Order: sequence, then C-alpha cells, then structure tokens
Amino acid sequence: MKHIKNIYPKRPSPCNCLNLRRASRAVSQFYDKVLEPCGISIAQLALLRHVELAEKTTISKLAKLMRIDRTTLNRNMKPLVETGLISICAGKDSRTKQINLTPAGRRTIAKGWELWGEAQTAISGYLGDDELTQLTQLLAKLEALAPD
Amino acid sequence: MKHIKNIYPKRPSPCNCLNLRRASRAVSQFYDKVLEPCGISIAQLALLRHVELAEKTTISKLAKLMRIDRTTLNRNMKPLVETGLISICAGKDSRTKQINLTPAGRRTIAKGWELWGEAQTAISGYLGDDELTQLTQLLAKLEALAPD
DNA sequence: ATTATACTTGTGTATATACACTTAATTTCC
DNA sequence: GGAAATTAAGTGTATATACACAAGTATAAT
Repeated sequence: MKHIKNIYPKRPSPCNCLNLRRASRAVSQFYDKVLEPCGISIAQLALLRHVELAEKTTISKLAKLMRIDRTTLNRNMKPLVETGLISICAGKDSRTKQINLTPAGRRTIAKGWELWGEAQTAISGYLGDDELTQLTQLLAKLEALAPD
Repeated sequence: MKHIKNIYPKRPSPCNCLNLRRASRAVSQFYDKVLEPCGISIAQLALLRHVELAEKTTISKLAKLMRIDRTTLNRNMKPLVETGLISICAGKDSRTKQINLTPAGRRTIAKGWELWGEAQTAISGYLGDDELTQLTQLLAKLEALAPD
C-alpha cells in the first residue's frame, strides 16, 4: 500500500472489470467499422445469425441462446424489424412469438458474413494462434460467472 | 466468494467480439452485484475514481483519461451529479467545466473501494495468477485497437 | 483588429443493456 | 373443472454507449 497513485497507472487499470469493458468497447468499435458497408453493427449481425441458427424460435429461447436478457433482446430486435431484416408473428403457443429471418435479412447476413470474416481474420492475425486460444478460454471462463 | 458459480464452460462463439462482449456483460454484472450495498455500479465507481485521480479536471480531459467518448462521459455524470456525488462548475477557461468530487462522493468511493476489493479478489482467485496476467495483457493489446 | 482555425461543451438521435412490474396464456394439481 | 403455479411477452424506467451536428470561446494568422 505504498503509493496510492500507482493504483491507476496509465494502462491497464488494476480493475479486471474495467479492462474487460474497455477492450469490449474497442473491439466492438473495430468490428462495427469493418461492418459499416452492410449497414448493421456486430451486435445486430450476431442477432441475425442467432435467428438464422435457431429458426422460428421464440424471444425467450433466443435470449437464452444468445445469453442476453430477454427484454434487451426484445428491444434490440426493434430496428431490425423496422428495416425489414426480421419479422415477428404469433407462435403456436399463444403466449409466444415466432421470430423469422426475411429474405433481406438473409442477404444482409451474407454480406455481413464476409465483412465479419475480414475483421475476425484481422483480430486473429493480430493476436496469433496462441493468444487467440488463451483469450477464448479465458473469456469462456469469465462468462461462466453469469448467473445460469 | 459466494457469488461465483462454477458451471463453465459455456461454448464460446466463433466470434472474438461476441465472446468479449459476453464476458464483459457477465463480469460487469458480477461486480455490480458485489457493489450493490454502496449504491453505485462498477462503471460509476470507475468514474468517481477517475474524478478523484484527476482532480478538478475538465470533461474532455477526463474522457480521454477514461478512454470513453466525451459525450458518453457527459451523460454518465448526470446521475452522479443528481445524487450529489460529484459537482460541476465553470472552469477558468470559459469553454471548460470543472468536475469535483463532493464529500459524499468521497465517502461512496471509500465504501465502494472495499467492495470492489472483494470482487477483484474473487476474480483473481477464480482465475489464478497466470491466467490473470494473461488476461490483463491480452485485454491491453486488444484495447490498443481503439483509435487513440 | 478581423478573420480563420481549433477547442470545449451541449443536444438530438439511436442502439445496447437490464431490473421491476404487469398482463396474458398455459400447465399442474387437487 | 377450477384454483394455483409456471411461463412468455410487454412496458416503464434507468444507465451506458457513441455519432452527427450545433454553438460558444479562445487562440493563431494576417
């Protein structure tokens, strides 16, 4: 406990959480920049991809799959519905709603997929195989902290 | 620490960005939970700590120090001003504003600092020294992707 | 001194995130 | 069959995030 000033050196912060949040912002912005030509963000591409993966699923199930809060997902879908990339209709169980990918949504995924690959390749190359493996494992372990 | 559930691994996505975002959410929620007794989030504690570190600074300088967007900082300060943890007054240069920590803000930091230590210790123990070092280095490298 | 340039902040807009509470529908249990 | 418990979705509220644009102030250039 010698010098308090060193508790916050320039970079990185001593706070694991803050370091994660900063890296998350930086990397998200990097992906978003690369994805710009297709008109959606990395968060939105992820949403579309999960809708494609679990076709005709419901909101709660999709939220569980994506591991985000149900109400967050609900609101994140809004701009994608408005731009016609996904559509929502009533499910068989009247409590549920069914989420569908539109043709435009599929086209956007196709375009976004290519761009995503560029970003992904760039990051992978930037880190190298060993660090990439490390990172993936560490993040998986950290994510396990989330309830359920 | 009782908050940690050891039910990993959850399968990582192939997307580095998504993995980061998920881990960021999970870890932020973990810290937020531990910080609950002091009434602020980890993001807010970080803001207060940076205000303390760079006393009487301006919005733009503080944003640069925290490495977040200036307008984001501007809005994040609002609830802290309303709850009386920080105060804002005119700076010498009439363009600028001076950000100050209030006595209540200092008390909140003191309380938050202890709780933060608990969360930090929990995470550090959960990962272990080697992984913690790896993580810190990887995140610093990734954050370097952000434009200046 | 006036103009041009750079700097500092604020606002409108929009997405991302999640908690608390509510409503509606289904399932379970007696 | 009807009450109780569970499940699915929606809304209000609030914070976190950042881009585009605007307006005011200070400094540099002429």
